[in-house]
Amino acid sequence: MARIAGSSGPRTEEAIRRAGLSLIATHGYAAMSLRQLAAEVGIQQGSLYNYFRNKQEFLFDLIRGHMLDLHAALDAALLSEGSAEARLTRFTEFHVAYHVARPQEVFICYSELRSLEPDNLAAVVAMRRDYERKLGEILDHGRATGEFHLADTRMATLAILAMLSGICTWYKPGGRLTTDGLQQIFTGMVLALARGETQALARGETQALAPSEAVEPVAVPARRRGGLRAGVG
Amino acid sequence: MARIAGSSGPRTEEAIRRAGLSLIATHGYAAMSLRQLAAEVGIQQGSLYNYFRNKQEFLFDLIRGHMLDLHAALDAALLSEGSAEARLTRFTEFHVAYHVARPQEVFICYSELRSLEPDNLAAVVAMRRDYERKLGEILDHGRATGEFHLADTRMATLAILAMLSGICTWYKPGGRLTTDGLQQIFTGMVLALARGETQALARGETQALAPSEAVEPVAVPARRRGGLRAGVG
Amino acid sequence: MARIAGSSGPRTEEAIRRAGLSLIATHGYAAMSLRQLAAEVGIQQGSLYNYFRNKQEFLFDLIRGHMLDLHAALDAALLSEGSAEARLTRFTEFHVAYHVARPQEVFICYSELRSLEPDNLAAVVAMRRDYERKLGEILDHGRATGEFHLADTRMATLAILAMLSGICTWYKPGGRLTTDGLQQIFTGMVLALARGETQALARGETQALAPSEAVEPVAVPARRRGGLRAGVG
Amino acid sequence: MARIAGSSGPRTEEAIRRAGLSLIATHGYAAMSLRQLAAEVGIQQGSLYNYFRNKQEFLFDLIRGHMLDLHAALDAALLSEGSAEARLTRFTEFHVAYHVARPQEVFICYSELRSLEPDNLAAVVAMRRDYERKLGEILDHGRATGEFHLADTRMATLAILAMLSGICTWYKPGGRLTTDGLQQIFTGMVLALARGETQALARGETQALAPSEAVEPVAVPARRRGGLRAGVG
DNA sequence: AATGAATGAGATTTCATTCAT
DNA sequence: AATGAATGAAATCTCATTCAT
Repeated sequence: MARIAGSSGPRTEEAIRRAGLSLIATHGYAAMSLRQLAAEVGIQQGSLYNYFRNKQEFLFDLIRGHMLDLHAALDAALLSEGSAEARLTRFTEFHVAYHVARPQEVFICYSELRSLEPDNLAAVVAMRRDYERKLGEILDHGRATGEFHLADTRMATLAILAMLSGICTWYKPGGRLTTDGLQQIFTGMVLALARGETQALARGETQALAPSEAVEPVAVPARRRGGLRAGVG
Repeated sequence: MARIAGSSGPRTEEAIRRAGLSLIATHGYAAMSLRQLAAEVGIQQGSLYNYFRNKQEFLFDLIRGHMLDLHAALDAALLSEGSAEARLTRFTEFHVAYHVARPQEVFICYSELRSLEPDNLAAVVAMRRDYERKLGEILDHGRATGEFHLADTRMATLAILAMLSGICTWYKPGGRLTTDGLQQIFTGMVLALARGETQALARGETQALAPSEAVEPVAVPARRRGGLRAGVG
Repeated sequence: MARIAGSSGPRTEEAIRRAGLSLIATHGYAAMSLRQLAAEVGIQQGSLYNYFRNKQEFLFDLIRGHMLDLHAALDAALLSEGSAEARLTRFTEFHVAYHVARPQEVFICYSELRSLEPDNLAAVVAMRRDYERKLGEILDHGRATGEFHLADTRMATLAILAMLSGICTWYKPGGRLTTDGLQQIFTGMVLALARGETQALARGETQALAPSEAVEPVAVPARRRGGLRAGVG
Repeated sequence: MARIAGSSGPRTEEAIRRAGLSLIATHGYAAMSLRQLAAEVGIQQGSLYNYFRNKQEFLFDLIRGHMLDLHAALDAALLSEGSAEARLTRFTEFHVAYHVARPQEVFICYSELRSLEPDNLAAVVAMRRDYERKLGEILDHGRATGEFHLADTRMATLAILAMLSGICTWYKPGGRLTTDGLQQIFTGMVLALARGETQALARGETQALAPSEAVEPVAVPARRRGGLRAGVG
């Protein structure tokens, strides 16, 4: 919030990026005003427009930039050889580490997709598909080698990504667990999920599902509550 | 001076609720204007205030109402007795069914927490904690009985909820899978995850983790990209 | 500038129209701010948007409305029968009277065409063409009957309209001349112009043009002045 | 730190003048932004200030410069002796030629007077009065010699100038008519106008005016149209 | 002579909300 | 229960202008 006289160029740019990430992560893109952003950086609102053409472009720059970083980093980290388990472990460790290192960016890349205009959204979604495909390929590989036993690799891909990406919704640095700890725990859960069902099947436990359903099927009841105001006044 | 005349009371109320859910789920609370909402319903902006005191209250009503429904339904569906596996299966089936039945409400309850004012947020978070605790208790129970082998039940709780809640970000009715299908697939993954590590441990496979780390630890590189404007123009 | 509490509806609308006409005529569309307009009317800026969707639409409404009025009035005033001279006289009288009665609107319709967006411009230009055609037809008629002697009726149409429309650039009510007086003077000039050249030709005076050119042809010299700043400091 | 390096001084100056003329003629002074101007020229906004002190001064320079040119050229072209007809012919030929040669400048000098600040306006208006006086003097001279028959030389002055100046609102180089052609046509019309009424009077045709008025006087009806919004939506 | 980054004011437009009818 | 007109604040974005480099 320090106000520095004169031109600063790249320093200002980085300050805007940082402040923007934090504000968007906290309040959301739509709820962040450029007034807030400028105040946070310590410049006038109009000066922001030396760094982007409009608010939408700012968001897109943040997301696109992060996606590019993410892909580059993932490619550098991923094993192209080795067992599927080794590769999945590697993927998970990377993903956890990345989420812990850049929780705001990761969060925004999930939560603000809906704030992107159609063209920008298309560009980002394409990159995301790419990312998902990399995980999907590992799972397929593992199924082929018999390492993994998954009923539906597409669902598993989405489930694993949701599980891992959830981290950035609650992770706070300095918490109970270190990055290492998180990596181990999540790797454990992901591997268990992937090796999955056959272990149970092998032990003949699929029936475990049956009894619960036998009791009575779960039902989602219709809305019963009166109206918007019910129970509020 | 009513134009088409015809006060419709409850019909209007339900129309507002529905339109609001859809608009918030699509654009987000902050990005939804009451002008849009009124237009969607086919009334004037001012008339909305016959149904809520202000925009924030409208959001809170939606979220709170849904949470009450959810809890009531969960309590009705949950087994208080039986094996942990049976109970977890039951929980998962319920959760999946609920997400499939009311994807918008569920999504909003996750994504718009940050739009709630402190007091309202506190109320909702308390309910959510309650929900998490119900899952947590099942996991703890399973660990006590030896059915589940989890390194960290708190993490597992969060991971499972993230995994299941992710459904509402991509689920579209009429897709490839039926509710039943989804329930089976996700129950399989959740159970595998919960039974988890020991299966691997039992087979002496924990080492599977080691080699990958042995190769070289994953690293999250620092941001290298030029700046906001880099590669955009 | 009086501030009236409560809603006024049509009163406000007319006040906006009047204030808008005056401001645009004085400062031009681009230079008129909606802040000024609202202040003049005595309402808040935002309230203006109960009366138009945006500034451009406001301008278009003013111009289009005036054009419609003008055409209706012209059609009511014009003679479809009678000599070309009688009809041209009639046209001129009407045009003068109209310009004297509504100088601001007329002026804006000429001067702010460039401020219209393409679609709006096209609509207005079409109406204007129509107006010009009505005069053109009278001139053609007069040429056919031998009443008028014009080298080029298209040029004459433009010249007469420019001449008459010029009135609204200097006319101030309460000046030296009454509407009647203006009508007589301009009718005289327009008729003289239209009867035109043959009078001169009849008297064999076309040569009058020659001597002047004989002396030496007029030349438009190239810009000689140094630069923007020359002779200013 | 100059990018393409190469200070171009006078070249830049002329480029700014040209771009400014074109932008102001097209969009108007108020609607032209210095950003646009700089972009058109291919320099940064700040660099413009090496060529003028502010936007207003830029406009004044353009207008004043043109007026000085115009006067110098007119004085060089005008006949101080000869018949009034010869002098009026000469004036008209000059005026037409000048408008055809510099339509943008001429147009701006008429249309952007209102954008001048009081002092600047006063200076320009004085020059313009001078110009009008030169035409007025010719007309007076012709009336004295009996060459012209005008009811009101002041009105005639304004009418002729409006007629001639109208040219720059529609003239496009390469159109149907050459400069020569335009000069002849407009000279014809101006002379006819100036010789004017007496020809008709001589033929006893003043009555031509009467019948039309006899039928019924033209009336300018009051505004009837609903309002701003009428017939638009 | 030109740049690039800044300013501070002001532009148009939208917002949630109020209230007499 | 609904309207239509209003408010006052705040939104995004553009403006002319300055100035160190």
